[in-house]
Amino acid sequence: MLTFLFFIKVDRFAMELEKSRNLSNTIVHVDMDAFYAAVEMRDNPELKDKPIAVGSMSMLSTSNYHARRFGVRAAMPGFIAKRLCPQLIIVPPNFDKYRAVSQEVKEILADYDPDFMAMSLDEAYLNITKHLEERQHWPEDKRRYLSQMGNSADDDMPSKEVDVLCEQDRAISPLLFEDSPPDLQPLQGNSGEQNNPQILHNSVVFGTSAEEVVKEIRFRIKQKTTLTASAGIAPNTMLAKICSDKNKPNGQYQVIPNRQAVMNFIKDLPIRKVSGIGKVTEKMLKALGVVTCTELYQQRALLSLLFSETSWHYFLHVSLGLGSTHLARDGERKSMSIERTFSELSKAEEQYSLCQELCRDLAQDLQKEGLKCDLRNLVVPGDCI
DNA sequence: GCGGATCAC
DNA sequence: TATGGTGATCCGC
Repeated sequence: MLTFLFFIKVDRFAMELEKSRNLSNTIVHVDMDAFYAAVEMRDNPELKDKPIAVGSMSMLSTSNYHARRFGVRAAMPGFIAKRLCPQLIIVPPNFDKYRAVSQEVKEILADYDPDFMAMSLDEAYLNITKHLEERQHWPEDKRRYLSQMGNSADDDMPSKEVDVLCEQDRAISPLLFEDSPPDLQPLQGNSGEQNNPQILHNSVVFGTSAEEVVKEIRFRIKQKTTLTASAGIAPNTMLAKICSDKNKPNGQYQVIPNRQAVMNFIKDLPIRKVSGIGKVTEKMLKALGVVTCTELYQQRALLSLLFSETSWHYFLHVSLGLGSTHLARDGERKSMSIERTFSELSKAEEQYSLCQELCRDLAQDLQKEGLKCDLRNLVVPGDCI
């Protein structure tokens, strides 16, 4: 009887959520494949066909797919990875280079959503709803791109129209641009086609659907950086993120925007796949017999008793396949911090000087961002240890 | 309001 | 030899 009452409360909320379900946005999650490792392989042919990881003996940031076959994963200590795969090559990270490549990708993304949200150097969310509307009236030429045709299998070329303007040119110039290639621009009109020799290459036209837009984005990323990206398309960020993983690497997946498709997609989905549900929550829910989203929904009344309001509200969102339909504006930084792992055996004096060092470094970081920080005020209290 | 726990990357 | 660093949020006190 008591359970029944809780079902009433929870289900009333679930009905409200259902009423407010919004399927009118098209959210895309773009995720570069094995980003750091891919950049290193691109710039050092020696590394091709070899298992590599980027990081150090104590921590790896990412590994290429070759290395993953040995069980080498991101966030794994390098020395462990070496045991799994003795031939593994560990490359120290070049963050400046990754930032530069990331910038190139971002310039492309901005064409589809000027307010896109970058989550890191290799991941971003886009809301392409507006772009899709405008695109419906675009002439073909505005959706046409030069194709380099350098590499063999391009599995995700636009499904329809692939125009081959000049078949022979393939052999002459496999790469259109050699150094510092300009971003590929859509070919404007057809006036220049006779004059401009570049236009004698193959061209590709992308359609007007969301899938075609995302193929176009991935195509342009590949052309500009020689790197592949995967992407997910869905009516909200939660689903888009999961989708981008589905056909990784170099693939994409869409959950079409109707309720049944969403529920189908969610049905057997392990809750751990959902961003926001980590190791600890997974374990807690597993102890309650909850592994999939369906089970998460079935246990909704119990969860409303065991968890905080924000938590069970969140769980209910997840189990109904709901998520953000707009991208939160990238606000200002709220905090700046510094931390370092040190051995347990450090003496008190060592800890004290470490503390001072941390303060100095943090002060420097603050100044770098132009934030006020008076170094003279940086006094570490003696009893801070 | 603060510190611990959790999470993502 | 060796298991990171940063920012954000939530929750219980």
